[in-house]
Amino acid sequence: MPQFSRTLVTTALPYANGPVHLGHLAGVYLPADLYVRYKRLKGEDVIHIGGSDEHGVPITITAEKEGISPQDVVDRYHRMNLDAFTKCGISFDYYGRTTSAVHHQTAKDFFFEIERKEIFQQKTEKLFFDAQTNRFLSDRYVTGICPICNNPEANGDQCEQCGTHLSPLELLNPKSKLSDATPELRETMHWYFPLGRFQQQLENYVNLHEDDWRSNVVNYTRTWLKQGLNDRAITRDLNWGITVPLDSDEAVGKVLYVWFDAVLGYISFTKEWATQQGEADRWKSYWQDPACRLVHFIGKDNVVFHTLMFPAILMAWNEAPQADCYNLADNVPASEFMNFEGRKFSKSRNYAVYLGEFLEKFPADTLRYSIAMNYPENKDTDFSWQDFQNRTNGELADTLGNFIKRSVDFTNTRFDGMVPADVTTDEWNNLGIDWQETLEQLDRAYEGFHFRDAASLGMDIARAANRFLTVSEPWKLIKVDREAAGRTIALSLNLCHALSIALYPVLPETCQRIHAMLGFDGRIEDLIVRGKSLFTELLTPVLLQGHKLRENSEILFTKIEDSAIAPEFAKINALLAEAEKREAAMVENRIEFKPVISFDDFQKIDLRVATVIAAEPVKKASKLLKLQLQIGSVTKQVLAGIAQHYSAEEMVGKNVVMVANLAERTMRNEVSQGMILAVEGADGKLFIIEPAGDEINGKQIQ
RNA sequence: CGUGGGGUGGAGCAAUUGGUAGCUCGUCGGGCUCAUAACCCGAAGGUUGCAGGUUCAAGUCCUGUCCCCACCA
Repeated sequence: MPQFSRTLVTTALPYANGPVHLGHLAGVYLPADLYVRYKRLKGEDVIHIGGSDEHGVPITITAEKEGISPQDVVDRYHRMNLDAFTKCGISFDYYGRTTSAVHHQTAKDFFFEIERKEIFQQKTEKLFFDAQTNRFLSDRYVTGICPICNNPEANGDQCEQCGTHLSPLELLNPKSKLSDATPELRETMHWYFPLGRFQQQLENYVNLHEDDWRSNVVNYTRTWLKQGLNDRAITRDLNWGITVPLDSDEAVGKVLYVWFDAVLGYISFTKEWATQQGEADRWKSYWQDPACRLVHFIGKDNVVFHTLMFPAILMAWNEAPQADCYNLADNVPASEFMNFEGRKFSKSRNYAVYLGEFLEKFPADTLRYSIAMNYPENKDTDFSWQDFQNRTNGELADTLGNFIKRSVDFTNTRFDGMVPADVTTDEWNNLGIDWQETLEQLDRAYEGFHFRDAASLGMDIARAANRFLTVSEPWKLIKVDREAAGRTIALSLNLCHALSIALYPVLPETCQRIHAMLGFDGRIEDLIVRGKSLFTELLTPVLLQGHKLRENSEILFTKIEDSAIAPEFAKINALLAEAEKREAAMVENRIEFKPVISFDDFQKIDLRVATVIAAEPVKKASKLLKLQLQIGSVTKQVLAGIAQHYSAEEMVGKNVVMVANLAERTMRNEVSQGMILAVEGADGKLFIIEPAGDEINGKQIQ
């Protein structure tokens, strides 16, 4: 295990085509922030780099739909997401955008370098092109009939109904999702990155980390490696993105594919950060000094981009290096997903709670706590309003907030707002809390990315603190032994201080308020000293006798009334009802085949071409026509429920398809000796099957 | 079909390499009154999806089976 002296934390770049929701926060940004804040408080050198992913097709489509430019789209969502993150206390050291000049240059540098080494391959292939919108269509923008199950709405990459993986070329009757037009095949040339070239290196890389990476990360990655790595296109035909930095004609109209572009943003933004710090070269000490630990926080959907593709890009750069080599990620703590009220968050269905929206209603720390306690570390978890209310009221307000307040209030009313005594180390160590052990547990929790543990460790202290205060009963004690009461309250106050440190990564704003309530002026962050851990303050009492608290106490967490979350339930129900309706409509459109029958079964049906020789309405039966059918030399009478669609007169002379061996049945006192075939169109309109041909009367249909 | 992840007291979750099945909430009973009707103590409640197997010992390992969920921007 190498000893790192610095840490570079990156978070997946949110796509600037929509607002981030709680699922993103839970899987990526909050855990990263907890980790980074923890390390900062420990006095370590750590930076958190993130930013907006601002290229790609969907953005251009949004722009077109709204009649604005792609730049307008990304401007909007970049600002919106950065604002939401800031409100949530996600403390980026730098939050960049892939549209920046520095990033474009970085990406081009990488392209150039890999092109120079002749690693890329150029391939020409036929892709669907939508002439109406003038775009080449990526797989998921093509829809058509699934060749396997006939689902009419199969996607170009996969049929949702039968799960088959498809190529767009396999679809029957392909349509562009952008315009409904039938796309044409056109030749186009693209640069490909030969991932397979790095197969062995990548396998070694993963093997090296099989013990310290999460099993889900290793598994996802190995699944890919087992299948063998294919060439991957790194360019696309598009006019929004980073142009291929070559002068040749073939580079015209090509941009770098987002998967190549976006991950390099981590590097670009670190450069921008360094420049902003006034030390333009400092980014190198994070990317190119092996003493720096690189950690990518992502969701599980992003694993292979960070364990295979990005490393492969860096390996390509590092090969026969002319410049300094890049570090590969030391860890990739990919989260599972957080669901919302039992279902997946879904941007397209608008089934989501957006971060900015949430923070307009409830304080950031309540969200941070709830989400930290439900961090999807090993498996998918669930965010529910009920759970959020319970945790906020029962844990944050009742357990934590109330403890702080009762300690401070008691001091203010009985001890003039001053810490009444010094606390000895013995007393501090006899609270039933093993501080040394707590410190180690906190360290294991944060360093191992176990954020639920980290948050509950803090709350455990609050619970122990309540226990201590209730059991020592200073309100009784003060009547007989003021000094003894003072000692217990001094302990309580020091517990408050300990809580403000221990919970700081999870509840930065709240802890700052505790800090202030305890009579400290500055910011907690201002106490940070490089190389010295603030958490060691847990080991000894910090508040000394005579320390003056701020005069007034405050309620740290307002309880969430049922009425405050009731509208959220209403909203969900409305959304679900809407989704259900849509899904019901889908089911209706879906073609459900009857169970398979054998050929022999089919042969049992005697289908004949019959000619209508006479027709008349049936009395008291508005839907029935009585037909006399000629089948060769035989005449049969059939009652057909077509009176509302065909008149008796127009039926005469028609050829129809008849089931000739159907058991007889009597309706309205008339015998029906078979049935004729018809198909029901929209609105229940019937169309008779009319076989056309010469001399086919009486012939069997098969 | 395939691959991956799951099924633990009413709910949500924990259980390092197999070794007394824990926690939070809820329920019930009690205590306290400093505090946000809060806090503290106690109790009830699980044959760990089902069926086999390995073992001195299985939630944990093996086999089979049933059910749930996710699956490439």
